[in-house]
This record gives sequence, C-alpha cells and structure tokens, in this order.
Amino acid sequence: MTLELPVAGSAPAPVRGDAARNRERVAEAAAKLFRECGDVERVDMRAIAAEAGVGVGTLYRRFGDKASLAASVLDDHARELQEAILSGPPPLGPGAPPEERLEAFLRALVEHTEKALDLIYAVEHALPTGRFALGPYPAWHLHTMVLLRELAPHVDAAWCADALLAPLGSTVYRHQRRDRGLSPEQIADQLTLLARAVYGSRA
Amino acid sequence: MTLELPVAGSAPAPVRGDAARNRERVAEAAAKLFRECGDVERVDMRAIAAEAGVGVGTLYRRFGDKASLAASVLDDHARELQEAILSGPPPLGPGAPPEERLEAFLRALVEHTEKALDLIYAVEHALPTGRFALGPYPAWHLHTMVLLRELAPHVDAAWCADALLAPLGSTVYRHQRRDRGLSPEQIADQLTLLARAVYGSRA
DNA sequence: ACGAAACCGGAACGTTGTTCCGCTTGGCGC
DNA sequence: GCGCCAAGCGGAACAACGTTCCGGTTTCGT
Repeated sequence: MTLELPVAGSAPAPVRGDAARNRERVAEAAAKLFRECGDVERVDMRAIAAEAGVGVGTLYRRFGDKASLAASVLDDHARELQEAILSGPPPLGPGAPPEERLEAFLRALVEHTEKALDLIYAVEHALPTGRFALGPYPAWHLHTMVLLRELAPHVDAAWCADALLAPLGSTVYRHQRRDRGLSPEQIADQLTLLARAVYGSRA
Repeated sequence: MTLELPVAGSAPAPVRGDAARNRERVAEAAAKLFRECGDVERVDMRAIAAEAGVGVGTLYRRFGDKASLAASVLDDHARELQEAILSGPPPLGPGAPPEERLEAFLRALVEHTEKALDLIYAVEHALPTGRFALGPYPAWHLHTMVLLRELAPHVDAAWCADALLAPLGSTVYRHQRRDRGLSPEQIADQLTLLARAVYGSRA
C-alpha cells in the first residue's frame, strides 16, 4: 500500500526479506479463507496463521489486528480497478465524454463486485464503518461526483454519488443476486438507467 | 413477533406472567444498551441480563441467541411505522395518490431512521444478512414496489425499490449524517428528487 | 392449598482475539 | 567469509465473549 518513502532525517526502516514474504503469504491465506467461509467473523486467526504456515504473532506484527488485515485484503483487490480509472484507456480511463466514462465506471464496478463478492461481503461486514472509511470507496465517490457535476450541475453531486454507489454495497448486491435472482448484466443495466435518470432530470 | 396461534390438536402454550414481564424487561434493557454502545458486538449478554435484573439463562430462553434478540428489538421499533402505512391516515396510509404516498413514505422512513439510528445501525451490523432477511425490510420493499409500478410501468420496480431504499441503510445514512454533515431534511429532499427522477424518466 | 410444569439464576464450558517472551534469523560492516 | 544484533518468529497464555446446563424457585389451574 504505502511505498516506504524515506523521510529526511529518519531511518528508512528497511524491511527484511522474510517479513515481506510472510506478509504476502498471510494476505493470500486470509483472502482465501475469508472467501471460502463467507464471513470474516467466522474465520479464526489461528486458521489464517496455519494456512499461511506462520505463527499468530506474525499476523499481529504485520497487520495490527483482524480488522486491518481484512481492510488490507480488500484494497489489494481493488487496486487494479483503481489504476484503470486513473490512467487506463478510455472509456474507463481519461479521454472519453463524461456519460461514457460514468457508464463504463458503473459497469466496471459491477464486474469488480461480482468477481470478488464473497470476499468483499465478508470484509465489509466486519469493518466498523462499513465500506466508507477505508479502502477504495472515497476514490470511487470522488470519481462519480466529478463526472456527475459535469453532467448535471443542478443536482447535489455528493449525495447522488452515494445514492448511485449504494446499490453496489455488498449486502445490497448480494441480496439482488441471490434472493432476487438478477444477473450482473441486469444490475448494470438498471444502474445505468438510474444514472441517466439522475443527470437527465431537470430540477 | 409471532402471535402464538394455537394449532389444532396442540396445547395453546399459555405464557406465564413472570415470563412475559421478563421478556419486556430484557427487550428494553437490550435496546438501551445497544443504543448507548452503538454496536451490538460490544454489548455483553451478561450486561443486558444485569441491566434487566435477570440471569443470562432467561435471555436465551426467551430469544434463543443474540442475533434473534437484536432482530426482535429492531422490529419492535419499526412496528409503529408499519401500522401507519397499512392503516393510518393519508398520505402515509391508503387513500392518497401514489406520488404523495411515496414521498410521505420516504420522508417517514428518513424520520424513523433518524430517530433510532444508533439502534438500527447496531443491529443491522450484527445481522448476518444485513437488513434484508428479517424485520420490516420486505414490507417496505413491497410497498415501494407497488407504488412505483403505478407511477412508472416502464421501469424495473423491484430493482428501483431496492435502489431507492439503499441510501436508507444504516451504514449509508450514518455516513451521510456524520461524515458528510447532511441534515435529515436534506437527505429526505434528495431522496424525493431521486424518486421523481425515477418515475419521471422515460425509458 | 397443592402439585406439576414452567421458569429462574448464575456457575461452568469451549472458542475467540490479542499479548507476551524466549529463541531464531537475515543482512550489514569488516 | 564471519560475527553481531536488531528485527522477526512461533505458539503458549490470558481475558472476554456467547452459550449451555442444572438444582432450586415460582406460577397457576384445580
């Protein structure tokens, strides 16, 4: 996550090779078990340690506590999408007109949610603040807000961005997929229609 | 929650007076502690028992487990709103045109969420399925869906109902109130605008 | 008033997140 | 190549939690 930039006057805090290797192993083991079990709370820290082939102390030295481990796992998964938005090819990346970028973004977000639903659901449920505080949400909200401001200066972009992203929260998405039987394509289509209704409306 | 309907051929299972009294006490104590603490997981069952003046065994005999206790507390709080919708005076109850009923419903839901936010947040966060499975959500979704079908036959009413109710999930609402600094009135206004955009749009 | 059935309290059990400490190991200066 | 030592390691130990269990007590129809 952080790049370990050396700060003037302080020791750069070099990371030992085995520590980095173990961190990787733990992150992978945690992601696997969270996904398999479907609920972070039902995954034992001892089980993660065993799966990774390390002791429990190592988990706590690298990640602090269980919630931080979960959060770290979550934004490992989101980084790819993040980079595609910031510097990838249009229409997801910069360069396309706002309507196309917004639609591409919403569809990419549906795809991302679909691909890692169990993991996202498991982690979001365990975080004390839901999805808003940590991880990729602030960036997604900002992106949506900027595009909405171009498309519809007359609406409250901050609120509408939350409202557009709310159906992609893991609990809502999961409910629509499992209980209502909707396909990812149907959800993406509906979401696109909702977005158009928002910026097509006149206050 | 259930009405203890007597089944043909079985004893009606009379409820002893002290049992009913204790059930009431436990529900009140749990609601108080959930609200004060802001997170179900951080409230000890022993603390609820002590606050209610009973033993922990009584909690489990009446409510089965912690999640059921939390769920029970939650729909005690929602029953009032539920009845106002089904048989109260217009525009919340039957008799008003659909646009007015929908708007009144959304505003009432904002008010309800605002009044019991800490409790709702605490309980929803502890439930394994979020808010969808138990409690009042199915009724609210159905109500919204029926009204939307009258107002906008061209949209997917089931999906749009979820989308309209999603910003009222306790995590989203809490985020908007606390982190974004919006007032309940602003949220209700924005939600109303969103609803109008939905049924005012032409597919 | 009396007896049976239902109910009560709280000690006890198993599981979990987290801490702690003695031993091990990797990387740098020589 | 080698030794030093801070950083890292494993896993036993601790505290807190949800839940179960059982001997004594209370309620209510008769």
